[in-house]
Amino acid sequence: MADQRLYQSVAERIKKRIFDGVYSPGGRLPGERELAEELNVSRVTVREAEIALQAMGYIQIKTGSGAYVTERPDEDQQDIPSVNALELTEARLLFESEAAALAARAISDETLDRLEQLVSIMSAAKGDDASQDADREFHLTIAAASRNLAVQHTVETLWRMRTELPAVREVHAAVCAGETASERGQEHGEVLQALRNRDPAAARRAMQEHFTRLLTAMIDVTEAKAVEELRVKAAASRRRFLNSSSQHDTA
Amino acid sequence: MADQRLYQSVAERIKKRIFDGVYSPGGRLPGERELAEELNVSRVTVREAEIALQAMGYIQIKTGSGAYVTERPDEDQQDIPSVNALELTEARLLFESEAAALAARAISDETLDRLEQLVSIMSAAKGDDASQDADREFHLTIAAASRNLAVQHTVETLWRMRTELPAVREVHAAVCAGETASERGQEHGEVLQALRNRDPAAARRAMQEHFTRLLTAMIDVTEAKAVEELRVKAAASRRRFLNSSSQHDTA
DNA sequence: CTAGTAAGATTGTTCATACCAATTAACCTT
DNA sequence: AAGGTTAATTGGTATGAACAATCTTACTAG
Repeated sequence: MADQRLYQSVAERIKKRIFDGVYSPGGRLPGERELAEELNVSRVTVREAEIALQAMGYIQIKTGSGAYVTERPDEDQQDIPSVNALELTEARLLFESEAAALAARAISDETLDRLEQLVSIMSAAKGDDASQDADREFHLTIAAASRNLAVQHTVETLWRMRTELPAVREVHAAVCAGETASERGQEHGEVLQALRNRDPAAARRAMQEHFTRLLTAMIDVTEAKAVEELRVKAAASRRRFLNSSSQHDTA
Repeated sequence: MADQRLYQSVAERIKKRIFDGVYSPGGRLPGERELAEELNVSRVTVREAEIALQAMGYIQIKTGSGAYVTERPDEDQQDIPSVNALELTEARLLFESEAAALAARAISDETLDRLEQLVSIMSAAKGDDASQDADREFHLTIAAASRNLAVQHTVETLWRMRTELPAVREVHAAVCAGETASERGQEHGEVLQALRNRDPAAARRAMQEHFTRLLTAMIDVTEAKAVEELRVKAAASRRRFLNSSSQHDTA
C-alpha cells in the first residue's frame, strides 16, 4: 500500500476527488500544470496518473482542451447494484466474520505484525485519510489471510461498494465523525487479538461485534438523516405555500 | 486512427506483438530505453504506453526488473479471479449459509412454493440441464429472499464463477455424475423445511451440511483427478521413450 | 569449492525544462 | 453584430538528468 508508484497514488487521489464530487461528472478537472503544483509532483507524473485513469474509463482526455470526468461510469463496474449502507454493512458483518474465522486458521506472524501497525495507526489518527486507508488495508489483509481467493474477492467487492457508492460514503462519513479514534482502534485490536490466538470462533465473534457496533451507529445516523430530510421537505413546502400566498412566481 | 495520441499507437503496437507471440506470456519485454529507440519515440511515450497497457491488464511492470506480459490474458480485466473449485465451494458454504439464515427471517409463502417446485424437479431429473437450472434458481432465490442486495449480488457473483470458470465446471460435472437425484433433492429439501419453519439457525445449518457434503465429494473427485493426471503424464513419458527407441521423429 | 556478500550494471521512477500542436478565448476588422 | 485573426491556454512529446529497486557478477571468507 505504501510502496506503490507515485503516479498510482496520484491517480487514487484524483479518483477519490471524483467520487467525492470535487470534480463532477462531465466536468473538467484542473490542468496538468495546476494539478502538478497542487499535488507537489511533476507534470509527467500527473500525466501518467491521468493516462491510467483514462485507461480505466474514469476520465477522458481531450488534446488542447483538458481532462473530463466520464459521464457514465464504465460498464466493467456497472454491475455494482445500488445497495444502501445498512444492507452493505449487514453483508460485511456476515461475510467478513467468516473471513476472519478462516484467517485465524493459519495466519502468518508477519501478517499479524502488519495488522498491529494498522491498528496503532487507527488508534492514533482521527478520521483522516491515513486512518481510512489503514481501516481498508486491515480488512483486506484479513480477507487475504483467509487463503481463499473467492472470499478475498468477495470482501474486496464489498469494499468497492463502500467506496464507490456515494450514498454509502455519506453514511460512513457521518458515522466516522461521531466515533473516537480510541474505540475504533480497540475494536480492531480485539479482532487482532483473536487472530493472534489462532482462535477462529473468537475472531468471528470479535468481527461480528465490530460490525454490529458499526451497524447500530449507522442506524442512528440514518435515522437522524431521515429526520433532517423531513425537516428540509417541510421547510420547502412551508416556503412554497407562504410564497404562493404572498407573491406570484411564474416559475 | 490517424489523429490519436502517439502513446496510444505505441500501446497498440506493443499489444499486437503480444498477440503475435513476439512477447510470450510471462515473458519480459524490452526495456524502456531499448523500446524507445526501436520505435523511434521518447522514453516518456513508451512509459505512457506501458502504463496504459498495465491499467488494461495486459502487462505488469516491476520496478527495477522490467515489464512482463500477463500470464492469462483470456480473462483480461474480468473481475473473476481464477479460484479453484474447493475455494469457491468453501466460500459458498460460508456465505450462502448466512444468506439462508437471513432469508428465514421473512420469506414469503409464494417463494417457499417456488422452492418446493424446484426441489421436486431436482429430485426427479437426473444430472441434466433442467436439474442444473433448478439448482441455480434454488440458490439464487434464497439469496434474493435475504432481502439484502449486497448478499444477493455476492451469491450471484459466486455462481458466475462456478459457471464461467472451466476448471470449476469440470469438477462440478464430475461430482454431479457421482450423486443420485434423490439425495440431492433431499438435501435441498432440508434447507426448504428450515425456511418453512422460519428458523434461521436451522436454515444455516442445513445449508452448511449441503455444502459440506458437496465439499467432501469434491475433495474425493479432485484427488481422483490428480491421480488421473499422473497416469496421463506417465503414459506420455512411456510413449515418448518407446517411440524414441523404435522410430525416429524429426519433430 | 561453496556460501555469502559487495560492487556494478540494468531497469524502472521521477523530475525539470523546453518546444510543438490543438483548442479556446480575446480581440479586432468589417 | 458577425466573422476571422491573433494570442493565451492546455495537452503532447522529447531530452537529459538523477535516483531507487533489482539483477548480475565477481570476489572474499569459511
